[in-house]
Amino acid sequence: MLPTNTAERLCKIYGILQMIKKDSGYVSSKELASMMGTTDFTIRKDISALNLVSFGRRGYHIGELSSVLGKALQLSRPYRSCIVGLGRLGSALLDYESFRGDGFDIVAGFDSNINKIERIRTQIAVYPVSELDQVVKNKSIEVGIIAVPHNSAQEVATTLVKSGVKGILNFSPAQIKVPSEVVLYNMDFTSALRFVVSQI
Amino acid sequence: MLPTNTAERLCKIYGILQMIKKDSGYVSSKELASMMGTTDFTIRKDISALNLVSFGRRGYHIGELSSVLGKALQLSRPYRSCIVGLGRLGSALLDYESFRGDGFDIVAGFDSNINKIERIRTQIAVYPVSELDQVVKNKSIEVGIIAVPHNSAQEVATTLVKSGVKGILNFSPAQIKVPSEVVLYNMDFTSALRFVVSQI
DNA sequence: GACTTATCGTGAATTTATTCACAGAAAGAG
DNA sequence: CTCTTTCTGTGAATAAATTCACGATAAGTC
Repeated sequence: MLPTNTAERLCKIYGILQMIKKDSGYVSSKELASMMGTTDFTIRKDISALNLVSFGRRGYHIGELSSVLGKALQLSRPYRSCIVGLGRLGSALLDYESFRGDGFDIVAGFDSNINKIERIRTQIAVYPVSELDQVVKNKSIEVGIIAVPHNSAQEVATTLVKSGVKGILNFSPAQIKVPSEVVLYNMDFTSALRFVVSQI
Repeated sequence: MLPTNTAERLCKIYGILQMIKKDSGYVSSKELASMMGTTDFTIRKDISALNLVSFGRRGYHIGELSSVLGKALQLSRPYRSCIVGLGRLGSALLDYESFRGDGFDIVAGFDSNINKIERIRTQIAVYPVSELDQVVKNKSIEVGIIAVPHNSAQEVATTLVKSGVKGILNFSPAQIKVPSEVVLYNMDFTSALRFVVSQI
């Protein structure tokens, strides 16, 4: 398996490639590095972990690198995802343009507040959170995005895991626990802001 | 200065302490570890970087640890912050409860769309983005939160830096560049989702 | 007060990540 | 076709982070 930091950077690279795809056909490690705020040898080292066959001309062929990365990171097919918690943040995520057409199928939203569900205007099907388990199973949802308040985050996570979700992106400030075979990534805004301040 | 990873974990610890403050007066490295998904010795090592004078009874005194952390991470005073871009995400952040009363003063919001500014219902003062420079200076804002689309992120960042902001939390998927004395932290949702999937 | 238990602090060992330096490969120029 | 330039790929060197092992310290118990 890819080293954690390498995998994280490769995801960024993949994102950049998607954005510049229209531009000229090649990109160098130096260009990527400057776009990402790292160094060229870090990029090369990371990419070398993919044992990409192509080599030394005017950099990496964007299409080729993109497809190799897609395979290595398992991004070549869309993943069925759902968002739990349709408060301000959750509904913002529901319609987040960057997800759409970018390899992620947000196929459902959930909220505990029935009234809220009726009010929401979106293309995506929304359900009461009581149907979470059932809908996740029926739609074979693989990734859950948690955007509920911190006091119900663990409960939601537990249900998601039981229903067969394989990865969770947690936007709540709660520190949730999942079995080791489930991938968990935390995006805690408050913690991030604190980190920024601590480094000032 | 604290090692990066240590600082990041200490921020998490600080957050946890704020949440459990009401509970019993002590917390052990093992308890913290299990709440954060690390090990007890990592916690102890991290905390040892603070050269905390207290030691070995029933764990750390929550109040004491919290105050030492607050000092070390510079979190003991509130930081004046602003949010640029009041789309769905930006306005969600404007009213994010966790920021409020948690050491962050969101004192202004900005958007390029005048109509949107008039529509927004919030306690916080909102301005057209053309006044960004002026307002940041006048209100001595120290931290900028970027929630604009990726094609204007760099421009906003440049203005923020010019106006004297010392830290930036970037929610746009753009890879922005700032001078090395300015702290930058990226929260790229798409990249995070990709990372989750890549680890599945 | 002695014994037991729980916990910390930290130097040393290990693992992981980053950085460097340079050989080798292609493209462009003349 | 040869020279020059620009890149890549990667082994070796450094640096950083994590893990381990264990002595030491307090609190609780009897």
